Amino acid sequence: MEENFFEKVYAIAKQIPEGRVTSYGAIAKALGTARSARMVGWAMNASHNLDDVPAHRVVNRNGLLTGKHHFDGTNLMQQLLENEGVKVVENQILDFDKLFWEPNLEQF
DNA sequence: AAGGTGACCGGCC
DNA sequence: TGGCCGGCCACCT
Repeated sequence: MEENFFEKVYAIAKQIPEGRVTSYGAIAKALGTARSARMVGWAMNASHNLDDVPAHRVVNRNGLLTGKHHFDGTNLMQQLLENEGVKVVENQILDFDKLFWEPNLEQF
């Protein structure tokens, strides 16, 4: 529990089930800093160094792959999501509300 | 030590 | 209807 901000973000990101997605704001909210969704994105940026963190399952509240530009290729993030069964069109996740997974710190 | 930055969110014009 | 602006908090230079 008493971990760094990054560690918390990573911990939650790791919990994202396969084929599911969540938003930065949702993670931030779970961390208690709902207004600091930017920090989540920042942590994700650093998570690029870690392969344990499925950053591709984290998108903005619109279900848009805003961070796909940060991945290696241009459509790597989309490919990863589609590989898990998530339909993505034009960087937009289909049925985002259905695939949305709500993170919860109580799981720790 | 201080300022700038950022893969966001929500509200306002 | 869509675009702009501020807030928010931690990390980096």
